[in-house]
Amino acid sequence: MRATGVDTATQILDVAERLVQERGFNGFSYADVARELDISKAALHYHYPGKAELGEALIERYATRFAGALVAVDARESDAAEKLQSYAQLYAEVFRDDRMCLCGMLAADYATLPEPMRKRVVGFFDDNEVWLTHVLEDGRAHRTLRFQGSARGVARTLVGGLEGAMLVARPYKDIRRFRSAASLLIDGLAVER
Amino acid sequence: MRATGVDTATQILDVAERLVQERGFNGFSYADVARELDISKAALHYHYPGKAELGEALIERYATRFAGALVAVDARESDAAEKLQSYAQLYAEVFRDDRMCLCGMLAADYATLPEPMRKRVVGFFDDNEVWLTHVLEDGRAHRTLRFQGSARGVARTLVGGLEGAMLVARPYKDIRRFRSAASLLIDGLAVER
DNA sequence: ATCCTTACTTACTAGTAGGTCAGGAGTCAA
DNA sequence: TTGACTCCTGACCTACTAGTAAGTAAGGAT
Repeated sequence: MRATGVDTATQILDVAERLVQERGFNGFSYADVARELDISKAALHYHYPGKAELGEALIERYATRFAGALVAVDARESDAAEKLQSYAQLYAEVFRDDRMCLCGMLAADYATLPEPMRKRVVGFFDDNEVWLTHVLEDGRAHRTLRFQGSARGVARTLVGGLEGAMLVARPYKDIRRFRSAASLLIDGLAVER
Repeated sequence: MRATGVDTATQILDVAERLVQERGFNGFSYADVARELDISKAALHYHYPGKAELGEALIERYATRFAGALVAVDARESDAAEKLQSYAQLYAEVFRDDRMCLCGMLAADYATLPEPMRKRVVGFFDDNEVWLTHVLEDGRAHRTLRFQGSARGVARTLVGGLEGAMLVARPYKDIRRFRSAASLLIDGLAVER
C-alpha cells in the first residue's frame, strides 16, 4: 500500500492533472499514471471507467478549485485593480513546475477531446469571463479601472492574454516572462494615481 | 498515383501541418497522414525518417513562410501601427479551418517534443519577438505608437496575447473572438489621432 | 545492356494504447 | 460466518504506434 493517507481516486487525479498540464491530454497514458502510483491500470479503470471520464473529473475539480479561489479573491480584495492582480497571481501559481493551465492545455487538445470534456473546458473559460467582466464593470464604475469598449471584450482579451503568456513563457522556463506580460496586460487598465 | 502535380514530400508536409495545427503533435499518426494521401506509411519514412524529422521540417517551412510574410509586411507598410495590424491579420488567416498557430500548438506539446524541435519552436518565437520589437521601437520613435516599458516586453506580450487569443477562441469557432482580442491588444498601442 | 537511383510497395516487428474480466483480500453488518 | 461491498490484481484483448526489411517498377546514366 502506498504510504499516504489520501484516497486512491484523489491520488489518480493529482498525478493525471500534473501529466495533462505538463504533456497534454494525448501526451500521457493510463499506464503512466498507474506506474507512478504503483497500482495496476485496472485500478484506474475501477475509479474512472475511461480516459474521458477521468478527463471530466479533472476539469470539474480544477474548475471548482479555481472558482473557489475567485470567491476568496472577492472576499479578500475590494478594489477591482487589486482583484485583477490577484487573478494574475492565480495563473502565476499554476505556472510553477512547468505547468500550463489545465484548461489552456485542453484548449490546445480541443479537437481530439470527447464532447463532455469540451463542454467543461468551454464552461471554465465562460466562468472566468463572467467573473472578470463583473470585476471590470465594477472597476469602471468606481473609477479605479479605465478601458475602452465592452468589459466582456476586455475580459476575453485578458483570459486569452494570460493563457497565451503561459503557453509561450513555458518553453523558456521563465516565470518573469509570464509576470512581465501579465503586468503589461493588467497595469494598462488601472487608473494612474 | 495521386492527381496533383505537387511532389509527395510537400503533400506530406501539407497534411501533417494541418493535422498538427488542428490536433497537436501527439494527436496525429503516420497512419493518419498516409491514409489521407493514399500512400503507405513506409513512404512517409522514406521522405522523413521519423516523426521528429517530419516535425522539424514542418517548423522549418512554417517559420520560413512566416518570416517571408513579415518581410512582405515591411515592404508593403511603412507605418508601424499598420504593420501591427498586418501582423495580427497574419494570425487571423491561420485561425481559419479551426487551425491554431503551428508553433503555438507545439508550445503546448513542448514537454513531449524532441530537442531539435524544441529549439526550432523557441526560434520561431524569438524571431517574432525581434521583428515586433523593431516595429515597436520604430513606432515609438515616429510617435505613431505609444507604450510604457521596453519594446521587447510589449513584443512578448503581443506574441503571447495573440497566441492565447487563438487558443481560447478556437473552441468557440468564432473568429470575431480572436479579432476583438487582437484589436484590443493592438489598438491600445496606437497614438490616438 | 547494365547499373544505379528514386520513389515507392507489402509484410513485418516490438511496444504501447485504452479497455475488459474473473477473481481475491479486507471490512463490516446481520 | 455468511454475504455484500469496496478496492484492487493479474491476465488478457484488440487496435494502433513508430519504425524496419526486403523487394520492385520506372527512368536516367554509362
